Amino acid sequence: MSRNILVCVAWPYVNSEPHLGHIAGMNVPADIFARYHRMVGNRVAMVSGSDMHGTPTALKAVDEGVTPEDIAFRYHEIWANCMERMGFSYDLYTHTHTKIHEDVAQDVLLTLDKHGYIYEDTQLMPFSESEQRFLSDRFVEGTCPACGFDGARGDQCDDCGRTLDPTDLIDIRSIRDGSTPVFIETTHLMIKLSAFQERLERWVKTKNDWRPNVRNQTLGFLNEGLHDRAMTRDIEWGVPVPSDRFEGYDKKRIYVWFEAVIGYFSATKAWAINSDNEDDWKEFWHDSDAESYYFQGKDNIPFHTVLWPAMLMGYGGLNLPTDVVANEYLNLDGQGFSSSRNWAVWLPDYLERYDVDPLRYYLASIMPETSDSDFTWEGYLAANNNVLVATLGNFVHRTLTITTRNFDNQVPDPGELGSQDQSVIDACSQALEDVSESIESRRFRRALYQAMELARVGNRYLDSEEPWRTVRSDPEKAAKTLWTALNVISTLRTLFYPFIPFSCDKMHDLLGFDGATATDGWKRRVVEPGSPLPTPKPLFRKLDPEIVEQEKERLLAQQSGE
RNA sequence: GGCGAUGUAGCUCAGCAGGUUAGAGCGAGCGCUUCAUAAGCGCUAGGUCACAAGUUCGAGUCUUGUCAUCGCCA
Repeated sequence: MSRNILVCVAWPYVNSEPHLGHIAGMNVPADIFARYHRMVGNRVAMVSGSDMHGTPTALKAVDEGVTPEDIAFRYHEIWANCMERMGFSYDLYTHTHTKIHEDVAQDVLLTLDKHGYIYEDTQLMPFSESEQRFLSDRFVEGTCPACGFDGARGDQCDDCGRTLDPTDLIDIRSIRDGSTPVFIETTHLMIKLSAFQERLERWVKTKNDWRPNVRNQTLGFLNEGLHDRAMTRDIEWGVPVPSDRFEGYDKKRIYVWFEAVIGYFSATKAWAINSDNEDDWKEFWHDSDAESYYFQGKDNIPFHTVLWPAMLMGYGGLNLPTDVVANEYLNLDGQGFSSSRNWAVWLPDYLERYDVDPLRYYLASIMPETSDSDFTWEGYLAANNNVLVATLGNFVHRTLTITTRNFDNQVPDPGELGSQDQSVIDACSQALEDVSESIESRRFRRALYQAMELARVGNRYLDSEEPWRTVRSDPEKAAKTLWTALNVISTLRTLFYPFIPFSCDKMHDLLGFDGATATDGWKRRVVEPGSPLPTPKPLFRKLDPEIVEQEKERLLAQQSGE
């Protein structure tokens, strides 16, 4: 029975190029999950795109003296290009500065309003007279009323950790030009989150398969009680508030926290319009047994487990998240990635010099599923040379080399299998089950390990059967061994496809298969005796250990401004 | 300050309905093999399971407290 699986990936702010920290916990697992489900035969829509209206984007534009559009589109192009080159199999990778997104976001707002969940309220906000604009919390600083620290920001004092409101600050000033802002009363639309408290609690309590930190953090968040929240703000970059319903909002925009998550919905609609049937999105959002998975960073959990579900409940008739798969962070050599300090391995840079699959493999193997993890070039080198090349690549290559040289570039005919051979074939079936179960339960590191285990089984099998010897002493036995080993390759090709698709396409070709791995199903495709085999080529490149030092120097150089 | 997650061999992690000598992969040492990108296979060494107290006949595995890291909230 085919399932409908919606794969939602976090929407990145487009104020910098993508780096490894951005993709390790979100795009990588989402793509593994999506590819697996397509192979199984489920209907998948994987969507995301750039969050164009984030504050960081608008600020960078101010800094550079260009328009927010300039910044947003510049980086969106880079992101979209990197997503494609990484093989992230989006059904649609779009952005939030589109007509359809605007329409859908406004429709969500209007529908929530129609259902009685929107009201107006006023608040005092600091306003810069010199810049003629409102200053958000982070753009004012002053003296903390609690500890007297002079560099406290509008939302928090970095010295004593106390949370602040801009009106609390003594000697408040703009962080941008030092001028003293005035407080002006401003009106905003509020969403009545408090109305969803009980429904959300009941819903979350049914989610026993969520990761502990996702579930517990959500319950904790709900436990504190939901507060209504402003969903418009004083800024001119963003989705406009529908003017035929709300007056006086022409200088205001829908708050990005509210609008960006709607991207999951608008992107699915946009994808459907581009596909054969423009109603296809309904299978994912209306069918009651459709599933939806949201791949996020740990900082984003309540937005996806509370705020977005509340919006969906208020809208009515749309599916709530099946799971919010939140990962922790990836660090770089012990320190957090930092765009501003230029402490990052940038994706466009990486892609100029290295292959995609080793990165996909390494990132999946250290995926920050339960705690922050660390990218190091030593680790990258080891994963490539000692595992991908030595264990997987070597197994494939040695099998194909012996076979093609001794059996006239054809798949040998095994006849009746021996018990050793049969147990290896059984191990293939077992691996398919194990990896499947792990991916289904969103345990990706474990799935990857289980897949690699089959390559180890294959290597041990070859060592014990010694086909390079029996090919002379007992060719019939060698034929059984090698046919079996070829079937292991066929299985590895399937098992690894969600993780390292480019290499699996190579395995597919090396086995002389027609068609494509992606459409062969989640099963061992039997290797047919007598079918031709091309000349084998190594799957992976062994890397020179010197790259470790080179890359470290490169990082330091880039940090000090090249 | 409150909440949550994490803290197990050099590295990445399993183990946690409490029960014999705490496991795997990589790395290290030794040996075997030579089909293979000197890859593979086997063996060995390596751990006060963050720390302290408690429950129990018995605790990485439960309770409490402390510390550290990261995130969230106030």
